[in-house]
Amino acid sequence: MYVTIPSENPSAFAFLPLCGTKPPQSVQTHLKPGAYLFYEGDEVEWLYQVTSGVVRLTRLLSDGRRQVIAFGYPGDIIGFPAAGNHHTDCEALTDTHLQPYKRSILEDRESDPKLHSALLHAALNEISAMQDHFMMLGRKSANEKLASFLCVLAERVGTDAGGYRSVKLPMSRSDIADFLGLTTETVSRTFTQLRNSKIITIENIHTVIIQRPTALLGLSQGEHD
Amino acid sequence: MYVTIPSENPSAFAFLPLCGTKPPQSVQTHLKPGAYLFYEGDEVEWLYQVTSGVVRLTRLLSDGRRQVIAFGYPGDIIGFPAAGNHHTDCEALTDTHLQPYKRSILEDRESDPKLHSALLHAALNEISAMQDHFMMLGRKSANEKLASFLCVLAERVGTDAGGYRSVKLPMSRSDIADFLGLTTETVSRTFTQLRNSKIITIENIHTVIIQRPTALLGLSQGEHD
DNA sequence: GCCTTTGATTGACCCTGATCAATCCACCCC
DNA sequence: GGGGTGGATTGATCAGGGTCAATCAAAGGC
Repeated sequence: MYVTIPSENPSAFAFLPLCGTKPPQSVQTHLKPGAYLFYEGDEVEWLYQVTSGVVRLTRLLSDGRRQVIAFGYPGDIIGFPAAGNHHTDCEALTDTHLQPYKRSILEDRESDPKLHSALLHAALNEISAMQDHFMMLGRKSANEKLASFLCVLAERVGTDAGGYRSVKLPMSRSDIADFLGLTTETVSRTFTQLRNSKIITIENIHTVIIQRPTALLGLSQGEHD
Repeated sequence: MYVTIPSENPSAFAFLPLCGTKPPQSVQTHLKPGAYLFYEGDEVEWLYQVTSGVVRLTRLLSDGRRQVIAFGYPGDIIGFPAAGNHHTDCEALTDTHLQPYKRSILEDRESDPKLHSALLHAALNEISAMQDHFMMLGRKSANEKLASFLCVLAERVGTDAGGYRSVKLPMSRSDIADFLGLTTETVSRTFTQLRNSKIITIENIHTVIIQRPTALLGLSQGEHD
C-alpha cells in the first residue's frame, strides 16, 4: 500500500489474483496477527500475494528509528528481492492469507511466462507508487500526510457505511506515524484536528468514517483548513 | 542515484554496461545540460542507461512543490514505465550520453533474454534503493540527510584528490534540497556547518573535498557532532 | 470484578528547519 | 571593465512538529 494521488480509476486498485499458466505450486500461507513472514536480510525464496488481511513492511535504523515502507493489502505483491535478499521485515497486522510464488518465476523466465510477466508489472507499479510516497515524505505537512493516507485507504479498502465511507485501520498510531514520517503524538493530534473540523468521525481507534471526502481530498493536496 | 547505507562492497556500484545477447538496436543519445529526455505522462518507448553525465528525475505537485526522485549516474537505468507512462520528468544536468533500450525488451521476454533479465534486476535494485531513500526522507535530520548524500556520492563517484576524496556536485543547491526534503537555505547552512567543523572543504560550489570521512559517515548514521 | 498493561490522547514547552529578507558572488553579456 | 542576473549564503524571526510528561481508556489476566 502506498499513498498515491487517488486515480480516476479505482478499479485499478481492485484485488486481482495473479493468473499464471500453471496452477499455483504452493498452498496458501496463513499468518496470525504479530507473526513475521520474513526479516530483513533473509534470503528470498518466495514472493507473496496478499489474498486477505494486512501486513506491514518495515526497515530499522541501527539506533532504533523505524520507517514503515508499506502496508500490504489484498492484491499486493510483497517480497521482491534485491541481491537475493529481503530488505524489510514483514509482520502480519491481522489474520492474513498469502499465496506464495517461487522466486524463480520472477528470475527465470521459462517456468511460467504469464506469471513472470505479472510479477514484473507488479514490480514496475511498485516503483511508481513509491515515488508518490517520496513526495509525501519529503514535501507534505502533517495534515496533508494523514489526509493523503486516509484518502488512499478510503479509495482502496473503504466500505460503505450509511452513505459515508468507512475505513478500517488495522495498524497502530505508531505504525501510521512511521509510515508518514511523523510521531505518534502528531498523528494523534492530527486525527483530533480532522475530527474537530468535522471531516472525519472516529468510530473507534481502528475505524474512521469520512464525513467530508472532498474536504479531505482538498487537504491532502495542500488546501489549507 | 539513491542514498543508501554505504555498502561494504563499493564495486557493486561500479559502472557495468548491460550486456545483451544482441548488439544494441539504437545508437547512443546525447543531451546538453538543461535538455529534457522525457516528461511525466509521456509514453515510455525506451529505457535508458546513463553512460556518461548526470540526469535528474523529478516529480511536481500541482502547487509547484517539487521532489527530486533520483539523480541518474553512469550505470543507472532510468525510465521504467508504470502503466506504460513515465512518471517523472528527466532533465540532463551535464552533457549526458545514454544508451537506449527498447521498452519491449523489458516487457516481451523473447527479444533479448539476457538484456531482459538485466533490466529486471535493475528494477529490483531500484526498489531496494528507494527504500533507503524512504528512511532518509522520513526519519533523518537535516545534517544526517546531507551527510548521507555526500557519503553515497563519495563512494560512488568520488575521485582521489591528494589523499582525500573529492566529490563533484553537478546539481544546484535547490536540487539537493528537493532530493533531501529540505529548503535551499537549510542545505546551504548545513554545508557551512560541515565546513566549520572541518569535515569537508568546499573547493567551489560544485566540488567538495571530504576531509574526515569517518566523521561524515558517523554523522550520516546519527552520531551527534 | 479489579488490577495491570499498553497504546492513545492531551498538554506544555522547545528546537529544528521554514520563511522572509538582505547581501554576496560567480558568471555572462555587452 | 561595468553592470546585470541568478544562484548561494547569511541573518532574523517564526511555526510546525518533536519531546517530555501526565492522563485516559481499552484489553487482558487473575
